[in-house]
Amino acid sequence: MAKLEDIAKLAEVSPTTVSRVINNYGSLSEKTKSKVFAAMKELNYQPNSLARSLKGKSAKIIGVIFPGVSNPFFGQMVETIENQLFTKGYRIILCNAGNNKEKERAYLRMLIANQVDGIIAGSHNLEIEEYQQVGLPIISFDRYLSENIPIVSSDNYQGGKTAAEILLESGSKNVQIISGANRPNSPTNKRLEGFRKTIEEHDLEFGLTEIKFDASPNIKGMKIKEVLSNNQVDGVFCTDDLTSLLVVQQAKSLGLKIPEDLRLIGYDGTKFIQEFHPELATIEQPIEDIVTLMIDLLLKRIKDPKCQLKQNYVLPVKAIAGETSRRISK
Amino acid sequence: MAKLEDIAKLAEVSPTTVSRVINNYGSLSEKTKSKVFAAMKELNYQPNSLARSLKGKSAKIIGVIFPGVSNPFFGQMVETIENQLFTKGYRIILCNAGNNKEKERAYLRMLIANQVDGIIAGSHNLEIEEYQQVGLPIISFDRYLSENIPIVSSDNYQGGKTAAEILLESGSKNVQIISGANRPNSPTNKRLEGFRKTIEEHDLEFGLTEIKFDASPNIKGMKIKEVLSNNQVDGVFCTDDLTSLLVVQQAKSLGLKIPEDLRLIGYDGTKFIQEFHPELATIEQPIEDIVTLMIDLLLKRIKDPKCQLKQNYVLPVKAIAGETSRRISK
DNA sequence: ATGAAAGCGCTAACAA
DNA sequence: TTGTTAGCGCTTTCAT
Repeated sequence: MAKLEDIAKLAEVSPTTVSRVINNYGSLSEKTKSKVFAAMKELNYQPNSLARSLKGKSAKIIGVIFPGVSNPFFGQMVETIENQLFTKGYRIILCNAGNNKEKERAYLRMLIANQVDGIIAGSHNLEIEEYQQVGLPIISFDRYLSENIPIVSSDNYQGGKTAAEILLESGSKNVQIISGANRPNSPTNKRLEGFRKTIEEHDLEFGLTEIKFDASPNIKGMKIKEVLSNNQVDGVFCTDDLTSLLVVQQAKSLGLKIPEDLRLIGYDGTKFIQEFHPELATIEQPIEDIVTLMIDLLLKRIKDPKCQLKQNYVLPVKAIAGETSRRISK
Repeated sequence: MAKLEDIAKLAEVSPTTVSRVINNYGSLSEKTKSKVFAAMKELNYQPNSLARSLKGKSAKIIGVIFPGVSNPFFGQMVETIENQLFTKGYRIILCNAGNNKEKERAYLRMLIANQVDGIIAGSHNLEIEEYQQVGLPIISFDRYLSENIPIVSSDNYQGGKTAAEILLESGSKNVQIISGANRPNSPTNKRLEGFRKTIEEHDLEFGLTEIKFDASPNIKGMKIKEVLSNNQVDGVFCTDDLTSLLVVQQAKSLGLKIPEDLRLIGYDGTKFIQEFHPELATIEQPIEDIVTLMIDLLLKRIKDPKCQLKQNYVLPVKAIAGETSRRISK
């Protein structure tokens, strides 16, 4: 692998000069420039970014921590992050933390050791004290991590309200919310609160079923079946679209017709769901905007580590109509 | 950020000694070790991996190039890669090449500059001459990239055969294959060949519909509708499961019942599809094994860059039964 | 068992 | 406009 010094020799200039043309810095004569460029071409030269970073230049790498990209929601989010960051000259180290605290900790340490410029985290392992003392710019998606780490999220509260309104509007009287287990401090609890508020305003009640986020789809399916068969449920709000898919499955196996017998609305509204399951009503999170904002905030912090940022940034959601929440005339 | 020298001062030893305890190298007294460890704890020390790599140590980073992780298949594959690599002490830089040659080229250059230890590539942009001259270990998933780059893939030929057999077995006479556009040199063409072989052995014919891989789902849906409505199709093999989902959609909108009027089988068999769409018959690629093999080969090449590897490694597929290919009694 | 010193490939004062 | 030189933080001979 050719190094800067080789170029210098071939072009018959000093290493400094080569460095200058690479970084387009200081004043160079055209002649020198072309000589150096020629040499670079000839040796197929690539500057060693490790050495540059060691000299204080940033490595232009962002650590991205999410539960896992096999989930279409996080897949789309990570893909969006990668795309936007690429155009700004950054690359990403992908960390699938799963539900594994140890792994997340290990990654955090590693990211520090690798001198990444910043971190975007949307993992589900809370209570990682390490986040407090990472001396690095961090932005979080939809999770509380630590005092001074800004959280960007969709308007969970409004999303919950809207979901409830749509179910009521569709003619449901006996509604149920199926959500991941309640996590203290997590903004996603607001989905539940918004939902509750609206239902109560209508003097109705609702059932709450919590299913651990990391339960297998089979387990989830079983619990859903229980809920659907034991109660007179005629409307369900799932706090994510994949769970909606399971509800559709179970409803079918129980002979419940959607939307005739049961109305259903989910949350997330990924491109995947909208394209491959347009029948599903859902609350769409503005992924593109969320990512844009997170990156914007992160780059601000990178430029100026002590710049003041708010703790919470909330972006509006959008209701996506779908056959599963169609109003039923009685 | 504390550095090695700070530890040395605090522990009252030389930088060399600290380095030795970090790398567990040479002979150290217990006393010295514990002093150094204590100092490391106290200063919350993380060795700077940039500096280490610069000194010849590998950075333990692998570049991973795929079309995009928002597709559940690539999502699962990338997640699996990340998981397995993590346990071996490697991290990944994620590159979503999309269908953008320029981006893929840029990433390739970047990965070289970043001194990654190797690359796993499964992108769809062929004819990237650059792959030939990357002086780095590379393993490819299911794509021909260059002469000496090993390709790992599922048994596409057998997969195509099995799909055809299942459709025939299910009672279909007028079958159709819906696939991404034919790419020269791509092993996935074998799916088509295997399918053709079996159909012809039964003295039947089949229709072929090619839809560009990167077409939007709406466009794809439109073409599928055409196919389903113009011909007397009663059996469809989609070379990926997402396209199957679209066929289900269109069949429904045309009033075609599956499997009564139309049998359907897909390809890929991700966990996502198996869990959330168990009704879909499909040919499952052994993602876990594919990844294990790719990583195994890659690490071999990393250890010994001139070790000889075969050009092709083919792993067996598995037919996943599903309601959509159920045999219909006439 | 420990330390001194050189150097990985690059950048950035400071000189000329 | 160009070159000399001193490190960035770490590893690793070679001494002691």
